[in-house]
Amino acid sequence: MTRQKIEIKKIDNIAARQVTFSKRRRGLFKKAHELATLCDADIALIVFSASGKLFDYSSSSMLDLLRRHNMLPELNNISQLPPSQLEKSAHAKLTEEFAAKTKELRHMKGEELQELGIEELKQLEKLLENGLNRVIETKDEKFLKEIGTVKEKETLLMKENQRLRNKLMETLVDRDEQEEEEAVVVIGGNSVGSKSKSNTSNSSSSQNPNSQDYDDVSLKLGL
Amino acid sequence: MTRQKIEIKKIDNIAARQVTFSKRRRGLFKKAHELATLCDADIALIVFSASGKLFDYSSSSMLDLLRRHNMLPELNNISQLPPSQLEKSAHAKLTEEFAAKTKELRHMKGEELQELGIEELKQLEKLLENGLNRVIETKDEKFLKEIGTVKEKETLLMKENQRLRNKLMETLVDRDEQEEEEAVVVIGGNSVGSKSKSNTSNSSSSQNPNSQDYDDVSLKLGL
DNA sequence: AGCTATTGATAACA
DNA sequence: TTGTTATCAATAGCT
Repeated sequence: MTRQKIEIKKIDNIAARQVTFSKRRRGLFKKAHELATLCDADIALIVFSASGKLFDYSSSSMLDLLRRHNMLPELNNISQLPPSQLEKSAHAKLTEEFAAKTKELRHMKGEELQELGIEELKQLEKLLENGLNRVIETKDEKFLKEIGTVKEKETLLMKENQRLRNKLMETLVDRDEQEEEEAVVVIGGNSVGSKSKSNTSNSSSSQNPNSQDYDDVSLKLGL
Repeated sequence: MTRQKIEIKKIDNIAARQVTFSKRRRGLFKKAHELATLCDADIALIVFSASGKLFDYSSSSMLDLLRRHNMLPELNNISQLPPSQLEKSAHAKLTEEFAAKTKELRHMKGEELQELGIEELKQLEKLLENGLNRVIETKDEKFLKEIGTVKEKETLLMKENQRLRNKLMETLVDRDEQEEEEAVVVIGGNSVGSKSKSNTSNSSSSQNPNSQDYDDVSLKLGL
């Protein structure tokens, strides 16, 4: 909405997404508060970030609002299945593991590090170095592969160009021999696009099944 | 906020208040939806107009959000929603998120990187660099803190040592005065550990309640 | 409900 | 993360 209008869909870049989340969240809460104040409305707003962090606002008692809300919308028909204890424990277990993984991820992203001891920090550092090195390696491999592919295409293109040039020369020579008396005219005219006479002998370029690809070579490296 | 800036307080004029409510309510819901979409956040928004009319929005299941919310903030004696169908869907969702987190963790550890593209690898690299830098920072802070603590203890130890040395000198002088004729023997023997005679007057070292700690000073820095 | 003049929010960048 | 700025979006006051 500013330097450039954006499409309303999930932001791919993680850092940008976090920044946008912070800024827009503030804006949203401000708007909610303004509406509640200006128009004497009761408002409850709950926001969970993608990472699971909670933010909320309510103009009066959140509980009152939720209770009032429960009166009207869905609900009620849900509370009738006897969930087995096993299910509960499985769910609890999963929740626990999920929390553990979430915390580990946060640590790897450099958050909440104060709770770690020096020994843990050292291990974490090593882990991160390893991961970083592997990522860099993999990235470089992909770069090289991409470059290799491009160079291959380049080589093929050069060969094909040479072949075409040779063919063209031959063609021109042939035609000169056949039409010697018109030499001046031909040389002065378009020496490449003179279709009517050269096309028949020039059909070899489409004999190569890959010739179509050459027009499509784009040197995009993801840069 | 247009023809003229307004103060954020209850609008007196009833008609104007209703109009503003309608307009701003739409804007608020739109913003909420945009935030949920752009940043992959879960949002629940409940609005009661002054006249009691309900409007609500939630990016996913309102019940799920409310339950998650219940986990964290104040209490919820409102509804003892016995887990049920929603529990199942919640479980499925959790499983899904768990898988996603697991994969993200693996990527950060440098595993299964082949499935990532160059752009993703670059973002991952940046993420890892950030995390690594923060870890190193935190670790160094802890090192410095530890070193500070150790230096403090060192200072105390040196003071205590000096005190002991002085005390010892005094004691030796006293004894020398009392046993002048044995002076040669004492000086030639163990001047510190001569328990039988010096212990009685040397009990001052245990008068210091902290003296015990000094023996326990270990300079372990986690290295 | 529409219509603008203004203020507000914010995407990209530093 | 926090701030700045160029632009786009929301909306107050009227009709």
